[in-house]
Parts: sequence; structure tokens; C-alpha cells
Amino acid sequence: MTISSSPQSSEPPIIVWFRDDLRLSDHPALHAAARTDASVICLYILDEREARPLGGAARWWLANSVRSMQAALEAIGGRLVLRRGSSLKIIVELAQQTGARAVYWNDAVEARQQRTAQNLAANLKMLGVDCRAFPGDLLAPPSAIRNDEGGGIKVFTPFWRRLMALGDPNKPLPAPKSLRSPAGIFSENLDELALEPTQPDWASGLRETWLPGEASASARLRCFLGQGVESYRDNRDRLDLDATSHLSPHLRFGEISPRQIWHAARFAAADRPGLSNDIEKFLTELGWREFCRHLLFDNPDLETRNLRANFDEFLWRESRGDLRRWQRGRTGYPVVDAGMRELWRTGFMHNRVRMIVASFLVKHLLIDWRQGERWFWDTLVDADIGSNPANWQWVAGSGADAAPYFRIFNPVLQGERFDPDGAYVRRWLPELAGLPSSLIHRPWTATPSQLEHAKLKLGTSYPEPIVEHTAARERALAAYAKMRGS
DNA sequence: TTTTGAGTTGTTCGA
DNA sequence: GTCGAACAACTCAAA
Repeated sequence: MTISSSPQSSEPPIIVWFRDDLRLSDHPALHAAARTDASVICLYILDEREARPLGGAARWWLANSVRSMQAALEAIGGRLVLRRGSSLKIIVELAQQTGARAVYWNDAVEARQQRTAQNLAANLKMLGVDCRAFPGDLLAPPSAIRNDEGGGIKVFTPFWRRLMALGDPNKPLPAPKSLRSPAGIFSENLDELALEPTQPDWASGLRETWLPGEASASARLRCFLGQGVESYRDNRDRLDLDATSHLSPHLRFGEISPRQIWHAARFAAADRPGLSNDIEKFLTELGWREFCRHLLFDNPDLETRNLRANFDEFLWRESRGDLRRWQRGRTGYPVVDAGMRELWRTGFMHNRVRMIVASFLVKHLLIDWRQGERWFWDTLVDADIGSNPANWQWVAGSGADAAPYFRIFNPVLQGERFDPDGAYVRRWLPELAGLPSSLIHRPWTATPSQLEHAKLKLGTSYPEPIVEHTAARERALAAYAKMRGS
């Protein structure tokens, strides 16, 4: 095989179609294309119909991630072609226009994306264009972890054991050192895709918190495995400590792959045996991502359909007012409100707080989990097509391996346990900052003089509780009992 | 085929 | 203050 030295070569190019895999390293489709002697067209399409339309926070992330990848590609001689519209139509047209010899992409687990890929493959075949889909998004394909009936495994622990029994996933692939991309192919301007908010520009909190892109993702992983993972097992639930990796949005957009994380963590564990417990626990979280994706593979309507059908009978409350107070962090329960405001400001929420606020919406307010799922989808930078609905269903009790219905978080106890000095609450609810730690998670129990001393007016500067915990708990238990009996 | 036992993340109550 | 039991019943994996 000869290697063409001419950048103007007119030989047929290979199109690499990027989706939620905005990285150059460990990218099987790009790696395969770059190994040939062909020039490579790197293509990203904003297709609002192909998959679930992105939420606002995710759109902001996408814009910045794409910008970062444009720069990374240019640094090795390549170029990113940006388009908007129907993926199928655009790829077929581009393949014809450029006389492409092949189209490569990485597999996606979501049903709509798979359908598009199948249609695309059929269309390309008719045109005589080769196409290949590569595994790259998962540690193991769903087909490798099945139960006796050929379905997915619905309980996490056996799922995890089976995944571990498969052994290490493939080693990550290197990024191409150089790339040739044909010139003269039309690309949209990123700004014209209007992914970032302008009127108003509400993204300042996101900009202060995050740096999207592959380089940032791998720096964060390195930093986390270098120091952060120490005491991960013990401290990961603490809201007032910075004990988690914050890799989730990077993983969501494929700026880093699960295989890269897996192997880097294994390497770190071999290097520092004292950390192996913490690293095992960290890898388990990667296992949960995997579990949720496999669940989505078998249940394409995970975001709308109760996995346990008896939940279809559940009588949810309709209250736009209560929903809005929850969304805005005005429930009167400090740990809930702090979480909802962290989310609104940064596009992120600590995992423990996600459980607390989700339990509060579903059980204290009896509002349909789908409403909460949609709010998270719109506001989280890491809103994941699998994890988000799967975990909402888990909290609600309608999901796989779900929490039992009587497990109702007490927001006061959870706050006192995981934010003992109230540092997390004070950070996000400055109006409560003057309260002593003993009252920070239960301001309604403060005496008038304590309130005055803290310069706090309950009902004005901070709301009274939207529901009383014990009564709400009993109401939830009764609602579940009724569903069971109906 | 049948049986057995386990199942991410809790709270409350009463001894 | 600490501890164990109750909260219920069901689904699923695996022997």
C-alpha cells in the first residue's frame, strides 16, 4: 500500500461521523480511518430529531466541546465539518459529493440513534459506499451480558459480577498524530447553531464551573486519580467535601471513554495498593453507567414508561406551584433547596443530593418522576440518556432493582448526616448563613431570637417548609399502599 | 423445573 | 445513646 504524500490527493476520503464521542483518543472509528492512507472528513451533525433533543445546559456544553475539538483537530492537520439537519440526508449527500469510499462511526446504544445508523448503512450500501460501526461507548456490549431468557440483567450486583468476569475491556487506542482533511467542504459556523444562550446569557455559572473538552477531561481524570480518589469510598457522599471526580459531563459527551477511565484507574490501583478499595468503589460507578445504558438498550422508552407496570396506576399529584418551588429551590428544606440552586447555577448536583431532591419531589410532593426527570434533563450538563431516567425510576420505585417504596429520605437527617457543619447549605443559600449548624438543616425550629440573630425572616427571606415531613411521609406511604391495592 | 435467597445509597419505633 | 426489628411484598439470578 502506498502512502500519498500529496495533501491535494483526489483519492476517495473516509467520513468519520462523530456523535456523543467528541474526542480524538480511544476513538475506534477515527483510529481506523486514520490508519488508512485516505484523507478523513470529520463530521459532526446537530440533528435535533435523531436523538432526544438536548437540554439547555447540555447545549452549552456541546458548543464548547465542539469548539475544543475543532482546535484539537486543527492542531494535527485536520478539520471538523459542522452541519445541522437530518444525519441520514447529510451523510448520504456528502458521501456522494466527495466520492467517499467509506463512512465510519462509533455505535450508540439509544434506539433512535441505532435506527438512524441502520438506515444509513442500508442507504450507503445501495450507493456502494462501505460503512463500519465500531464499539467504543461501552465496556461490554449488551449482547455479552444476558440472562437465561436472552434479556438484560435487571439487578445491579449480578450485572456487575458478570461484567467483571468478562475481564478488562480493550486497551484505549491512541489519538492519531496527524490527519489529512480535504479542503473546500462546507461547514456551518458554530455560533450560527445558536447552542449557547444569549438573551439572557444565563451560562455564567457554567463557565465559572466547567471547562469542556477532551484535554480538560483527561486532566481531571489524572488529577482525581492522583489525589482526589483517596478516601473516595468514605467521603463520596459528603456534600461539603470535594470528594467526587466530576467526570460525568465529560463522559456524557464522550470527551473521555469508559475504557480510558477503567484502565487509568486500574493502573493507579496497581501503583498504590492502599487505594484499591477507593478505586474499586469508583469503578463501580462506571458500572452503574454501564448498567443504565444496557437497561436503555432493552427499554428504549425508559424516559416515559414505568419499568414496573403497576406504577401506571399511581395517582400523582398535579401541582405546577409545588413543582416550580422545587425547581427554584424554594421548598423550605435547606438541603433540597441548596441542591436545586447548585443545579440551576452550575448545571451539576452532587449525587447524594440528587437522590434527596428526587425522593422529595416524588415522595414528599407526590409529583410524577417524569417531571423531575425532564427538569434534570434540561438543567444538568451531564444529563445522560440512560442514567437520568434509570435513576429517577430507581428513586420512584418504578425501576429496575428499585428502592423499596417505604424508603423515604428525611431531608433533615440526610442534611445533618452528609453536611454536618452546613457548609454546603451556606454556600448555596447565603440567606441561611447566619444560622448555627444545629439549626441550619431545620430553620423552622429556631426561636424568634435565634432567627433575629441570624437576620432571617422565615416566610420572607427564606420560605416555610412546603410540607411537614411526617405528614408528607404518611401521605406517600398511603399513596403507595393504594396503588398496590388497586 | 423448582427453590432459595438476595436485593446501592433509609427511617422510625420501641426496648 | 444504641440496637434490632419492622416497614411488605416482589422480582430476579442462580443453584
